[in-house]
Amino acid sequence: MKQEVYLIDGSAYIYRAFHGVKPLSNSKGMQTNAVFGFINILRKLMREKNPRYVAVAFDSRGKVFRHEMYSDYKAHRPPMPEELAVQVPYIRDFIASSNILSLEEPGIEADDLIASAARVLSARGLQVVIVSGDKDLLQLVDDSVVMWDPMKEKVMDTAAVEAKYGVAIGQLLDMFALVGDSSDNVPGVPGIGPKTAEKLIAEYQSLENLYDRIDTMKPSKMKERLIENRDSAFLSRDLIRLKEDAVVPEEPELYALREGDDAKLAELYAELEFSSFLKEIDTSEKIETEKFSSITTNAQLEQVVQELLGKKQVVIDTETTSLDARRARLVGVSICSDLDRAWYVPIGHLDAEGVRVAGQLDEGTVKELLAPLLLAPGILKIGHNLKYDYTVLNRQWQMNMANPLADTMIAAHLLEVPGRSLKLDDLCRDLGIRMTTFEEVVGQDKRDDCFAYVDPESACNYSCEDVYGTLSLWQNYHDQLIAKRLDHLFNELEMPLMPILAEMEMRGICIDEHLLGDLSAEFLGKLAEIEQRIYAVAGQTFNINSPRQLGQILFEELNLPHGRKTKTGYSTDVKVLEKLAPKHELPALILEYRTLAKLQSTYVEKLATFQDPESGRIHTSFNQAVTATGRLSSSNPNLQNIPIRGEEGNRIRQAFVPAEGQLFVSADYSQIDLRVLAHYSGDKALVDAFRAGDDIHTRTAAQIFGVSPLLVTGDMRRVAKSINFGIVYGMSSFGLSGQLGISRKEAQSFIDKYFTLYSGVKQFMEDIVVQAKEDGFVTTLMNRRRAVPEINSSNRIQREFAERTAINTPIQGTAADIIKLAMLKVAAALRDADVPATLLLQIHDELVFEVPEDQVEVAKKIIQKSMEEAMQLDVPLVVNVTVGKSLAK
DNA sequence: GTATCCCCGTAC
DNA sequence: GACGTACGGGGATACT
Repeated sequence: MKQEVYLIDGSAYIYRAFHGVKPLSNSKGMQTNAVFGFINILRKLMREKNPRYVAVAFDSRGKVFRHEMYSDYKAHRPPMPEELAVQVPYIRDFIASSNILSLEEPGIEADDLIASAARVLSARGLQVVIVSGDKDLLQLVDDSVVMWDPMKEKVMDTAAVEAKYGVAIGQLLDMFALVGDSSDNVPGVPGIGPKTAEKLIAEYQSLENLYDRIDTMKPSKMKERLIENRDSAFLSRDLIRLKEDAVVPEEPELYALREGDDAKLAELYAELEFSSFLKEIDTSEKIETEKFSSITTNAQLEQVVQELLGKKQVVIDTETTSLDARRARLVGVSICSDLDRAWYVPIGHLDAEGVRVAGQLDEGTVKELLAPLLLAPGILKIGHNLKYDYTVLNRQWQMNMANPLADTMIAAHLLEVPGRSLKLDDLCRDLGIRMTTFEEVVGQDKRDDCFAYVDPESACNYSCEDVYGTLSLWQNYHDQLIAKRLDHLFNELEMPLMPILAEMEMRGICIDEHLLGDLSAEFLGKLAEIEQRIYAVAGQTFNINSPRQLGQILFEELNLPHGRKTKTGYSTDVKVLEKLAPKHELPALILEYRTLAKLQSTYVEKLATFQDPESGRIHTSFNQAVTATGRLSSSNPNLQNIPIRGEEGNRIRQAFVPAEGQLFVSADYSQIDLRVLAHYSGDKALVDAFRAGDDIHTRTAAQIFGVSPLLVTGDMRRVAKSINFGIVYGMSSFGLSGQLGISRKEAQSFIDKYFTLYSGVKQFMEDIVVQAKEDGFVTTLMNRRRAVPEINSSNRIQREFAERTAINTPIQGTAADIIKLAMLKVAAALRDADVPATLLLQIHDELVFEVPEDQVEVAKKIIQKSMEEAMQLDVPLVVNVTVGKSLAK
């Protein structure tokens, strides 16, 4: 293997960091985002590539030699913005303090310095990696030069370049010359784009050839353009061609990366207030690889397992051939119990020919030997994203890891701020642990099952690092969970739930693809018909899916009154269109089209693509570490937002069917959010309503309108329902007026009336906001917490948003706690009663089961009872149960 | 051309 | 700005 040298396009990344990183400044008010972004790019390089030779090239200030060739070169470029210019010295300081070679020369651009360095270094036998995203540098790619863009994580070698541009590497320059470059103001041949240029160069091979034979070309506009712009084409090529004879250091050792000056870097980070970087200086420990060993004989494994059986916890990580746990085959397993030793058991490594590598343990034997460990009820099984490993072991070994379990990803989700990356490497970095990345270990291999081809030694190091890192995290989180009194939530709710979610995912749900096929044909027919009518009414064709084009037609051509505006133009959402519907035929048609198109693209067409060929069923992912409130989320596909309203929604639900001989049993909590609110607020009127078992919306309506419940009309109930929902979300009069299509004043009077009647609710809302301002977080009944730092913000919009969050999260989050608890209780009760009902879906306040027909009655009772008794509130929890041959009503 | 933002709409 | 939590399709935009 040749030594690699990384040549970084410094100037380009300064701009990219400036534009790509959100505004950031230190307390002195200096913008720091470009420095931050730039340092991050360098750190990513260091982390992922661990380079030995590095240099960063910068553009020279002022005019460069290309201006002499072409005075308009880069003429459209505005000067560097002041906010960026002040950051550049800090970037240079960072490079200097890090002891990275910096390349710079008056009159020469960064690209040319890179070209020159690439030439001398590849001549010295080094493999050159250009770190850039600029296509102009691709002309340098050859057998010993590749390009890598850390933002795109893609390596461009000659094959990749030729595949992307459709011409040989040597022809790239000629092709670019024809296209030109608007950002550098390189003219090219006007009217020739990448596609045309590709065709021309593929046909004529070079610019010279093209112009030599231009007379043979058929007359066309393109030919005229080519002839007219002959000089421009050749000038463009000269402009784009990089200078390879600039003066750069030739001795590779001058590019060697030396230890950075931590003192200077610390000073720099302190001034810029990059506390996370500051923290890492000198604390970043490389894991000592001598702690890691591969297990290559049964006796060794037996001995290790024997030792671990005496411990109270073990960390496990599986290495497999796929990110999809249901398809994954095992390649190896790593285990550890403390930070002194970690072991890797290679099982399914293959050589380049796809032949199983010698010296690995037999999978059946590994399974037998590990079983006592993984099934031990007295040993805590720790992992990161443990549901994945649980599923793999279930599928491959028909073995279910036994409680107690601990997932560091879920722990992180409970403890860290919302939106934080929960990837193992990212979390470990905070502890100062540097991990080998997946890319580093698999290299350029892009195959799905690439890990199988990693040599067992590298895999051992990588996998052992993972269990080592996971254990480090756990030691940290374990204490934090206790300190924040989140250990009960974690140990008694979230972790026991994990295997249930894994079972739900593995079980999947059956769809009738023929029904979906019929539906698709029908919807497509209707859509085509509505589309034609829309074009007829509009008097032109346009893209109906484009809010912009639609807005143009509705509000500028038809001059219909526009409603609110969005950042990019007129709003064309359902509220606006409904208002216009009486005035014109078009908005009504658009509404019809939108509904159908949404259902068609998101559900009818999409669902069938998720059908597993093996099971014929759809296997969603239930994500336990995503939402800010503690709800689950569902993806690939999302089965928590299957349409339910309207005839079409029902048709889609009909396509979800139980297995042969079984029925769906669906159980949903009635008004769980409002019941939680009643409990929290202790509001007398609300509590009484639920204790009396009244229809809550009707009762609210009766009170607001001051009539007997018997005299409540549909409209009155609708108003009350909107208010009840709005309360839970912290709605304003503005929101309610929009929802109900009434004036703000009317809406406000409804809200006032509501709060007079339900003063306890008002009090609760005020109290929770005060509490949140004090604590900086809010909690649910099971003590799940969510930080709301913006609640003390001086920005009113941010603060009000945080206030609504503070009101909504305890309610939504407690409802999530309750149904999660119910899932545990239902599963246990069904198991105890030996009723073979399986949970398929959780949709926030609803559980859907698949039950053999003859067991439906007993299952119904158990499900309802378990759910209603899941948690004891001051008001009863009520569950409605329905049975069906599909999810349709 | 590709990644990302924005709008929109489905669910609870 | 205006009602909370999600996921995802598709167009427009931004960057190359």
